[in-house]
Amino acid sequence: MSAVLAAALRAGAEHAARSLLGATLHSDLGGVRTAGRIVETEAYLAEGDLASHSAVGETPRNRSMFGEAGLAYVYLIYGVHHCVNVVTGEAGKGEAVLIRALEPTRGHDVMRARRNGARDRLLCDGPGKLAQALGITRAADGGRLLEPGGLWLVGGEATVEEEDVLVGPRIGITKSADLPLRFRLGSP
DNA sequence: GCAGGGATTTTCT
DNA sequence: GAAAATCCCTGCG
Repeated sequence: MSAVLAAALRAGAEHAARSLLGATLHSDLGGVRTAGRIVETEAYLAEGDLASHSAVGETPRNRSMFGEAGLAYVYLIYGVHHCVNVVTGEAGKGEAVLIRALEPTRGHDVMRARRNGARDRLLCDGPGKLAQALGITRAADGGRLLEPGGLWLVGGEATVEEEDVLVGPRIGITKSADLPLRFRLGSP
């Protein structure tokens, strides 16, 4: 199962961003299982992409992004929220896919408690929200996502039809904001 | 349902 | 010193 996903991640951020749609992100962080289906991603490239954290070179914060495909890159945004990325491409390149939104599949009650009683629909519909719902912090940075552990991925074998994937510009950035590198599953 | 402002850490000019 | 891959609360329709 992971072999297919591992190959998709190595193929590059854009391809990986599509492949991750429909896959499931599991978390045992905090001793409780929570999980969600990935419904929105964004690709951050190594070249020609000024919005990518790797564009400024390797720093202590983004070092995980320069690791091998399948590692987690977790960082703090606006001093308040955490964002989760999946490292892609060749090691040392600096590519990653941001997980933007999940559809909760397991541990709803735990997620609700962590998310201050939010409704199911609002539990994981943003990068910072899903990190909070799954209990993800910088402690998960640099972890392996392709083998069961604190945080890992399941699925990712082309479970999604091409025509159900909507492509558009990325959200919340100012640099390279016109690149069509955001992918999400069509809403019903 | 939609708009506006505050919170708070890391990084770089 | 300010910007940043964001979210929550408030006030108003």
